[in-house]
Amino acid sequence: MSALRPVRGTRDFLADDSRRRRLIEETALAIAAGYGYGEIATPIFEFTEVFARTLGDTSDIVTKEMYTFEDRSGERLTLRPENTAGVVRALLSNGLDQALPLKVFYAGPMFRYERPQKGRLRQFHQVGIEVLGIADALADVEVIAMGFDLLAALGVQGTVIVELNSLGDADSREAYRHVLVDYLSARRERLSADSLNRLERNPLRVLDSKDAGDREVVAAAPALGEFLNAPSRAFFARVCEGLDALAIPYRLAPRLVRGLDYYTHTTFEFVTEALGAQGTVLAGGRYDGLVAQMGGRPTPGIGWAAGVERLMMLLADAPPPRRPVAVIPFAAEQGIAALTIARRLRTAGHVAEVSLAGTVGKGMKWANRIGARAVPRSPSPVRSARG
RNA sequence: GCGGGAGUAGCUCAGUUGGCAGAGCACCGGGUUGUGGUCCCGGGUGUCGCGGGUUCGAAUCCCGUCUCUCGCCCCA
Repeated sequence: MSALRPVRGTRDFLADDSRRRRLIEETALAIAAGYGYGEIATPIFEFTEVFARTLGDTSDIVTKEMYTFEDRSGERLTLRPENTAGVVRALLSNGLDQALPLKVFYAGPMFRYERPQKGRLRQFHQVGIEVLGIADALADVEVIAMGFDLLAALGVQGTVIVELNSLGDADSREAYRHVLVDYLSARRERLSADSLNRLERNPLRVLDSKDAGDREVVAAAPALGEFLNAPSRAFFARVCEGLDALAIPYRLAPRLVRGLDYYTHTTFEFVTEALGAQGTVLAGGRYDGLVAQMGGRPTPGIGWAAGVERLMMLLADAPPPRRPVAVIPFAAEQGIAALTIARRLRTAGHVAEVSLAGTVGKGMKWANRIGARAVPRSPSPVRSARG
């Protein structure tokens, strides 16, 4: 019994689910292609190092959520928990840093050992984009616009709002981090256990705490925005100006910080109320420090990833399959003829299904059930089956 | 990883103080309808999530466990 059900946190995509997933992936691919992005498919597993080095030794993903194993030759491998590290690794592996900028789209499964919840699976799917080699804020604007275009194309942008913030450049972020740590350390006794832990590992994330006591402390904390240096402010202003010009609505979210260490400057989340606690549907930001951290020449980057299962839940209806023409043999010996007719119909661009077993009466019932548009029969060639 | 809620037929769900496991839909078989949607007849299709315990007797009470789910955490 236990072997006959899916592993915790995994699920099957039946026909309906698969049409939803393909709609999302194909829509995302089409939009990315419209912006001139090519598709990249990196391996589903990489050396553990690829993720451990890039995601930061203190991130939850690295410390407790990775599916890591040793293969038969003793290599330490990890199922990808996200795809940015893989893209950057591919950039370096293939010498693509000689041909910047690189603009890519990807889609595929990711794996994280988390406690499953609606919209949070252990094998889940993402579509995403990355732009490497562009330091200008124009790239940030374009990338956010693409996210907006995707949600609009899926018809769900009405339920989603863009939250936007800037972490500033590395200097600004570092300067603020010191100030924040000092401030929080002086108020340790008022922080939750979770936030004390964050204070050690990733202090900026305390800003995002949902604990009421933490929020009081955070409300009076020095603001990140005030510690941005002049270039960082100018950069963020340019992003906002661009979004305004493109009429992309957003909301400034001064407390929005991302969990992964490599983010700089722009950070954003497309959030919905409709999915409860797992309401972030698409998120990303700029990661100018990442390529260098992986051992390449310093190269700016920005991108986002969207959760396919979460988008699927926002989609009102699964796109219907094309209505078929049902071909029903009049008698057993006409079966081959039915297959032949069906092939001709397909050549002519129809979806055609043959009743492969059973009586004519059963075949007609089947034709109704599958919503057939017409049923070829003799003596007349076709006759409407329903609508 | 932490705290709550829930698991009964393929689906949605009833099941009283512990006393023969049920309904609707779906499905299967047969018939009717000019070879079709309607209709009629017949069929319950089940490890009551799983494993223990209490009891003459457990879907029901107790313990454990698994899964889903809500929140936290984390994040897409």
